[in-house]
Amino acid sequence: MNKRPSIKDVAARAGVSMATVSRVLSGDYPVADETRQRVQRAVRELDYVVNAHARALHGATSKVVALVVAEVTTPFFARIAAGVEQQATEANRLCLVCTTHADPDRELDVVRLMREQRADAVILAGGVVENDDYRARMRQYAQGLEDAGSRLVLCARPSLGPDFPAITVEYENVGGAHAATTHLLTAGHRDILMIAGPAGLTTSDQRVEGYRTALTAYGRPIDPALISHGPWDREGGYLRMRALIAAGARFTAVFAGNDGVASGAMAALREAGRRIPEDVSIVGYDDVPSAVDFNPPLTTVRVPQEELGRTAVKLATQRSGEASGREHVMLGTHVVVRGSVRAPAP
Amino acid sequence: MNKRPSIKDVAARAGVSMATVSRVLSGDYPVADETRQRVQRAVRELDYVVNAHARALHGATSKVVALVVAEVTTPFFARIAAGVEQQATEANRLCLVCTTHADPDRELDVVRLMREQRADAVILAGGVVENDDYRARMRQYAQGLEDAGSRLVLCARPSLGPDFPAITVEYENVGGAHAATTHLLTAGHRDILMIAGPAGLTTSDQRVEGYRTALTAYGRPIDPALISHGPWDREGGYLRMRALIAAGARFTAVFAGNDGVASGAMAALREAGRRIPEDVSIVGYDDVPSAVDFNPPLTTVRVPQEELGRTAVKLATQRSGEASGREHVMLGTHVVVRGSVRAPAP
DNA sequence: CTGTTAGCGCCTTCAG
DNA sequence: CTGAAGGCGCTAACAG
Repeated sequence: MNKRPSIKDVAARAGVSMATVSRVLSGDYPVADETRQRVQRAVRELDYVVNAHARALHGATSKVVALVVAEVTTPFFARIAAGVEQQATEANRLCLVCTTHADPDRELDVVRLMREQRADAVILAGGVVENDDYRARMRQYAQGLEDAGSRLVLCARPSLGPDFPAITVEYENVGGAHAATTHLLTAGHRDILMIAGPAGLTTSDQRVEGYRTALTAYGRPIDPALISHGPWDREGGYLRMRALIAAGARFTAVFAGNDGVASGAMAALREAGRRIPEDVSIVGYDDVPSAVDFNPPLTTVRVPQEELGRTAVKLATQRSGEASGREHVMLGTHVVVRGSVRAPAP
Repeated sequence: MNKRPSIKDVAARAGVSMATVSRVLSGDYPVADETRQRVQRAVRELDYVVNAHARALHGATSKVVALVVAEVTTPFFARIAAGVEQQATEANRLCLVCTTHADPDRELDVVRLMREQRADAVILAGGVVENDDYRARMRQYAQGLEDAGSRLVLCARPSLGPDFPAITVEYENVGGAHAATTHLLTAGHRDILMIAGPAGLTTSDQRVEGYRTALTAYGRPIDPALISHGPWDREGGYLRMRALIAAGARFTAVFAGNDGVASGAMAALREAGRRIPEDVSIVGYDDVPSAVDFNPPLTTVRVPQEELGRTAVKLATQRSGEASGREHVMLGTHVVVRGSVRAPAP
């Protein structure tokens, strides 16, 4: 195994100084054509590649953006990741992906690692429990990352205010829920069950809020018994829907906190002999790719995940001069109408 | 904005030398307890973090593993990524994710970037068109990465032979297809349509091979007219199934090259008025999470994606001494029986 | 246009 | 147990 060549070896072989090699490598510097050729040939012959670390040791930054999420398997995060990766590539950056499993300790570790790496952007994505502890943590991260020359980006979660030193990219979460609920209301439904996510989680709470404002705007009262909080995966949707049916809850439509919940709820409804959409209408949230395969295809709310990821990187990597580092962007959502909603039986 | 502190600042504050700070930081070196305390306090007060690049400049490696895939959005790759990320974290490594969009040029770029990064493992995952060009490319990567001190891992794709300097982690792809086809045969089906992926792609070809061997083992002839090659996403499945139905193809069961194809094929069948599984049985491949939401739930082949990713990292990061760097692991697959197969109508 | 000379921040001998 | 000194590979002044 040959030891990997350094710029010095290239210089020797090309018969020039290290500085010259460095110059032709970086490109943006006048070098005689003939010299350039010689260097390039030496590079090729030695199969030389720069050492990114040595290079990064100089400038403050390191050409990598980091994405920090709770999990990578869910379609929601996978698509944010896709957007981040795309735009990172476009911005000539590498993309680091880390998971926290929603564990603050792990999150702290990860952010420290990112500081060590001098990543030029750290994107924290996904809903959170927005308590004092959270705010304190974020403030700490912002400080540490800024010192390390990185930009902090809050993605798919609420802004921490215009004074907080972070870029925020969120989506019309309340608005989407409002629209989804209104979609059911205008179809004629009045008793709408909401199977939400865990109470306190921003993503879920905002969707509940949209549900409430829509009902209120329609002159309907809010019935707390019709709002269920809990784990928002398929199983959570299944179990809670089954329990609600067993408890004799009265409703003609369901607003599921996300498509996973919708999937489970639909299974439970079917088991109980309720047909969709003849007996019960249902709307989901997120528009996961498989929503189209549901039975029937699920009407749901489209969230621009890739766009969220892309925008996060775009804002974070634009030249620092013309950016405040506190931009705040809100991306739109909209209802995708498929086959799971119908007017209630008279 | 404070300039980030260096080890020198910590040393000054703690009233010791840089060497001492370095020692307490790395941990594995005798340092007087009192001194250690002082240093640690200085670290805390300054909120100091090491510079990963300066550190990497020394050792050959850099504590990152890189995953290179065609896309990140498909559940198949997302789950491999999850496995890689998990095990990387466990092995105290960072996880870099890059996509190539199946473009060899882009792939070349990415591998070069990984060499620059001195990643200690580069995992190329997913099926490929295994031609001479591919083999030559891989040989080139292997060479370059070895020189850079990295390990090359081929994941979820065929080995390039025991002499090829790479770790390989694949799964029983032919076997899974064989089992899936046999599952249909034993249910009584004789005319089984195979909607495969693109011809030449290893993943798809192996599945076709399993289909063939199963039929042959059952004493059935292979009817080329029943094998369709093409894009293996939902749309590809939909369009081809629709065309096949229109062309009057005769079959009682379908083996879809993957679950996406199965999803599209099911939609086309339903549109044509064929009930599943009463009129037509269908088996997919991959067992994507949403397979359970299909109508009916899809019988399919489980591929251990997380395990593939985890194993790749595990093998690549085990201490070099006790590893040849040419390990070859084959992980199993199995049929997951759900509701999409039934005996053919008599 | 090109070469020389300092570091970047850290680790690692080698001496105390 | 601790400190001083050299160098990892590269870039960025500063001279020629």
